[in-house]
Amino acid sequence: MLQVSYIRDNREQVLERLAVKNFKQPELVDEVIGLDEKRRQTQNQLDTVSSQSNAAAKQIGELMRTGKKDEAEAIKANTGKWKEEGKQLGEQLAALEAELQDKLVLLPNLPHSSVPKGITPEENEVVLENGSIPELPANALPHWELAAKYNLIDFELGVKITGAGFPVYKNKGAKLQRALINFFIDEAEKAGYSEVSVPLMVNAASGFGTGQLPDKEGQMYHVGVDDLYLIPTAEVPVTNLYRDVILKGEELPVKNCGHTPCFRREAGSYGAHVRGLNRLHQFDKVEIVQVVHPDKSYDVLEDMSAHVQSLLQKLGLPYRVLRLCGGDMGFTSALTYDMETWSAAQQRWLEVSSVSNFETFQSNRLKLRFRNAEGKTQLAHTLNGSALALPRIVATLLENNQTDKGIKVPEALVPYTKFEWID
RNA sequence: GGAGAGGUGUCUGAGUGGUCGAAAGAGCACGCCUGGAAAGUGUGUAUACGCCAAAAGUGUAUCGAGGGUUCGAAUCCCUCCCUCUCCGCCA
Repeated sequence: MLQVSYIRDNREQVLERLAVKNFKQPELVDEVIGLDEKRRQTQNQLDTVSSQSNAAAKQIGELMRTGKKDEAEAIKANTGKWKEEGKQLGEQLAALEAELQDKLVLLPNLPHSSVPKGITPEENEVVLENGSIPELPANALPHWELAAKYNLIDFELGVKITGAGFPVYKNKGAKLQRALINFFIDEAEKAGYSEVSVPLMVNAASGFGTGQLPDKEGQMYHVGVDDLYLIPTAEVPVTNLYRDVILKGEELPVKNCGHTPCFRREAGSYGAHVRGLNRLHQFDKVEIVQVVHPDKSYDVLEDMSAHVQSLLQKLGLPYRVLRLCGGDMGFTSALTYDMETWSAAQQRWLEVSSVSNFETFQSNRLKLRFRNAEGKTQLAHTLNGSALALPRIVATLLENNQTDKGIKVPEALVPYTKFEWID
């Protein structure tokens, strides 16, 4: 959520930035400014009335105590008017605040100055490519066939017990999951992130804090009886650990990592591109989250990007880094890098990580602040990234490393899998 | 799920209608004291929104949340949420 005071003071810039994100309702900006103006006026009036009636109440108390009942009664006569006025103004103020809030949550985060204009994923900017694209023999198989061939993943069994998009991992397929999770967590800890293990369901306040609600309501599984949401990413519970928190300056940066399953309804996604592990309703992911000083957040974003890349390098996967264009960016992000690995059998890039700086967009909702050098509270910047999401990593590992003898496990992973070949 | 107790500031905890944004203690910050520290001692120590160019200052709101009674609510009433204890169930 953008800060009203910022919008008020930087109207032109806000409009210009929103245009980069291809935002369709620029008129909201002026509506917000107008509502805020009214809101402030109304509060001013209400404060004045409250001030008067507070003073009167105090006076009455004083008079009562000193036994001047008549004078007290005389003042009482005025209070009815203030009370009525105060009530009306209070209702107006509440209505204005609600309306302002409703408009405010519709405004996406402002993109950073380095974000390229554009609408479609084709307009994302390729920042770099790394690693060599493997040449596979003509009889190379896509991962879903490899998974069946080596008895690693049973998609049909998942359909039976739950539904499409909930695969059952078996044998070395299951062990590969655990190995990757442990590898990713260990690497994150080496990079200074401390591990947290968090609830997989969150309340609505948490969903709002990180921006999933009200925007992406339909993408989350909702447990109606208890009004809880299954997390779409560890970002939600981990970042919300710091909701309503004022950190001391020296507590920054906060660096957390955590593994969780992620649940996504992915309503409306069907077709060839979602075969196998390409798009699931439940998958495992290790997430890295940082809460940092605003001056540092863009350096930290580069660090996080580098960390994710180091994982891909250690796994020997060819990858590229994209700087997302305005139109392809998420609602809450100011700058996002996507990491994609090359799926050799499918002959296409698969997104395996997304690293974003949210600046104060989340912290404003979360009320996540720190005490700055002047001792004042200030909104912190939040960032997060996948490091990494498992399914597409598994897909590319299986596809790219397939040989006549079986699938070669990357060296860095062998200490975790305790086997070198899937055969 | 049943019964009971309770939600006050960073923490402990007092406060049952006005002098309460809130005692006291602890913690923390700064100062004095000290060769240095401890002890002692003094001062300060919530957040948000508004007014003000801004600092200073000042107004308003906030004692789990929302509503009500009242000139006036942390305190009385109603609804909801949450926590704890005991019992039941249980990985």
